[in-house]
Formats: sequence, C-alpha cells, structure tokens
Amino acid sequence: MKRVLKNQTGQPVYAVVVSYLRALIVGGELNPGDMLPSENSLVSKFEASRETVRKGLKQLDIEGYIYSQQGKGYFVSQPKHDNFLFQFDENLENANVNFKKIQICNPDSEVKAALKLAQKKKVIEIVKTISIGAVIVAYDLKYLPYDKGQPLIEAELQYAVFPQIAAAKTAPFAFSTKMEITAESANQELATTLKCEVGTALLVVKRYLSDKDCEIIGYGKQYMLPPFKELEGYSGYLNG
Amino acid sequence: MKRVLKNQTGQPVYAVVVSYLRALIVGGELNPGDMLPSENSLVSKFEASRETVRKGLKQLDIEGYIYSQQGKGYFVSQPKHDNFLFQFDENLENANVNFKKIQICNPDSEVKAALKLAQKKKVIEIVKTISIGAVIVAYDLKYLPYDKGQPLIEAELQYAVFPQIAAAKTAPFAFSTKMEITAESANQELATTLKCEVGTALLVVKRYLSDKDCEIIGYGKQYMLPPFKELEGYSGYLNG
DNA sequence: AAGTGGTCTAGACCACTGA
DNA sequence: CAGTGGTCTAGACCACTTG
Repeated sequence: MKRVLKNQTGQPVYAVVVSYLRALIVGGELNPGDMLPSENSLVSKFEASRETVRKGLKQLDIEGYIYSQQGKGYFVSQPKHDNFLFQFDENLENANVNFKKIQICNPDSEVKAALKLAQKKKVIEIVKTISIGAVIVAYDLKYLPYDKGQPLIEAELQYAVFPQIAAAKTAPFAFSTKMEITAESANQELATTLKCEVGTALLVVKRYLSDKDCEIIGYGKQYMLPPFKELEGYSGYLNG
Repeated sequence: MKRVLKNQTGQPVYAVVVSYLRALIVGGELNPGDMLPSENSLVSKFEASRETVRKGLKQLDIEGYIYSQQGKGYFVSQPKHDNFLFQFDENLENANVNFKKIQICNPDSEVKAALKLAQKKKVIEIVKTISIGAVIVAYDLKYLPYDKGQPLIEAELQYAVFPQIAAAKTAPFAFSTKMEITAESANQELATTLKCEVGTALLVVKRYLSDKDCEIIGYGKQYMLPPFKELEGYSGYLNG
C-alpha cells in the first residue's frame, strides 16, 4: 500500500492513523466483522513504524471500534448501543441539602436484607432532603452497619456523599457500587416529606456499596420527584 | 531503585507493573493526588525498557486509576464513584415480544417535540409489549420520522430493536443515544395494557437517537412495570 | 511456511515543568 | 538547567492461525 496521508497538521502520526480508520468505520466503509488492514500494510501506508501504527490501533480498541485476534488480524467490533453511562449526582448541583436526622436504630427487614446483617446488629441511619429553591426534589436515606462503641461523628456524616462515607472505611479505590432503579408510589410519609400527593409516582434509586471482599458496607435509597429530579444517560461513539 | 519483582508467572512485564501499582492504589498506600514513581525509576525497579513501563502506566490510565501530566509526572486519579454503567435491554432475555401495531400517523405534541419535526410531517409508530410468561412487564413505543412515499416494511420493523432500526439509516457506529429515566403513574390506557391498576408507579425510559450530525432519527418510550422490569447499573474499580 | 498480532528493547528527539 | 512525560524508530523474538 502506498502512503495516503501526510502529517501536515502537527498531529502525532498515530492520531492520523486513528482518524483515518475511524472515518472508515463511522462512514460505513468498514462494518462490524470486517477485517482491517494488517499492521504491516498500515506501516507502509503511513510510512510509520510498527509500534506507532499499533499505538493508533490500541486507541481505536479503547474507544470500542475494533478488537484484535492474535494470528488473525484486527476486526471492526459490534457496536454496543445498549450500554449507557449515567452520572448520578446524589446532591444535585445548585441544590440545597437539608439534613434531617442521624441516628442509631434497629433496621427494618428491607435494610437488614440489603446490608446482609446478622440478627441483632444495629445500623446508622442518615436522612436528608434535597431541594432546589423552595421545591423539595428528593428524599435520601443511607444505612451503614453500626459497630458497637463506634463514635458517631455527626459533623462528618451530615453533608458527606455516599462514596466519601465508604472511603473512610476502605481505600478510595477499594469498593464498588451496584445501583437499582425502580418506581414507587408515594405513601403518606413520603408524600408529606416531598410535599406531593399520595400515590405520586416516584423514581427510586437504590445503591449497594461493597468493599473489595464484596462485603456490603452501605445501602442507600433515594426517592426522586419527577420532573424535578430525573436521570440522564448516554451511549454512543462519534468520538474525535 | 532496586528491582523488587521477578516475572515468575509468565505474565508480560508490563502486566507486572500494572499489578504492582494497582495494588498500591487499591491498598491505599497511594491515594488520590499522590504522585507515582517516575517512568525512569520504574524502569530501574523492574529492569524493563521505558516503553514497557509506559505500556503498564497506559493500562492504569485506561482503567481510571491514574493520569499523567507532561513535565510533571503521573498522579493517582480522583475515583469516580458517580459514574454508572447500565445495560438497557429493550427486550429482556427470556421474554416474549408481542407486536401490537405499526402505523403511519400524525405525532402528538410530545413526539413532535422529541423528534424536532416540521409542522406537517408524519411519523411511523411501532408499538409492542414485552412479557415474561403470562405477565406483561413493559409497553414499548417507538417513533421514526416518515419520509413521504417511503415503503413501510413491517416484517423488518416488527421485531427489530431500536439500534438496528437506526443503523439501517446510517452506519452502525454513526449515531448515539440519549436516555432519560423518569417515573409516571399509569393512566387508564396504560393500566389496561399492562394489566395493572390505574395509578401504579411505572418506570419510564425515553430514548433519543441522533445521527452524527445530531439530527434526531428516532424517539422511543418504554413503560416498565416494577418489580418485573427494573434497571441495574454498576460503578467501580477492583479490576484485575 | 508465511502472515498475523503480542511483547520487548535501546536509543533518539521533543515539549513541558520547576528550581 | 535537570527531570519529567510524549512521540517515534528499527529491529528482535515469540505465539498464534491458516493454507
């Protein structure tokens, strides 16, 4: 293959390789399952070293466009349009956090199950509401296993966000979270708290925090009042 | 620095570098904001070439543990525990898709707004329900702009999933999706369709498909009946 | 055996940062 | 200025796949 592109723009050579191949894929000239040109032919085309070409191919791999099979070649991936990335802000930006209470209590059956607690163990409950201006948009509950004699540092827990609370117990990278999203009708208590009518459909986000041994270290539940608080996610390619 | 680890396992050298540094981060010896050893000191420690060390550092970058700043060094990232990855299966596995109807119609104001349509333009509406055994768990609506004279290929659209429909109009990688999640109470029509009571809280997923010019090429809305259909997402590290 | 990708090296030059 | 990371090379050896 003859070289087809010059590096006029000051872009690194590997970035030119990326742009060239990504354009073929996004443009539909190369489709899922198709084989890409071999490393060696790209080396000729771009008059670059093999490692440079590989750097570009690695980038496309990271971005999800291609994958490689040793001994065979590089292939265009099946696009994953079912994977969505969400950013869940426990406290919305420009929202006020209204701390309600913090206490040590006996968990109800839901919380006990979520935290996988032994029979008699108590939990720390942290309750707050989130509001925008005068409108209450969410009601937030968090539960942590309570170790006997452990001091209860209200000041630290009041405004802390869930991952911070967990990070206090383990290293910042040593835990993961599972989230469940569902819908519930507001009962009397929720309706009073959120100042909505009984029966209003609420968006519910449950979070389970686990440490690296997969022990559950926290359970949280947030009731969100549409349309004031909803969730947004994104899926897609079109990078670069 | 002296070399600390031998490659006894047959692992590539760069993978040893990754394991070594990741253990420091997950173990809490290196914390967000901390500077990592320089490339050259890792070269000495592992008796590897600079490119090999860089390959390992690149891997940790991809995994979200570290980032680099030219002229300064590598640093431990702030963990992002707010980012969740969801897989939204339009049709659940082991579920039955019950095709309801497909028609060309005038959009109501919601659909017109979602598709950003000109005044008189018509849309294709595709309606189906999803059930598990005898239980209807979701009601699915999709809307596509209708171009005059365009043939309506029912057979192709009946069981197609949204990304497939979109891919027919553009290249497989040339579009992206935005998703909104909210909750709604079942009205009379939804209650009848989903065989639930009026007022039941439903989970609602809206999807907006856009091509690479950011033109909206499809709008979908799915009403999901908890607890039969909900959503699950994951956030976390602990890789490797 | 020929072609593919996977790992690794020893060196080069550059751009950027901070003392 | 010395030290950092960013790009790039020309070659080597290996493991894997296919004819």
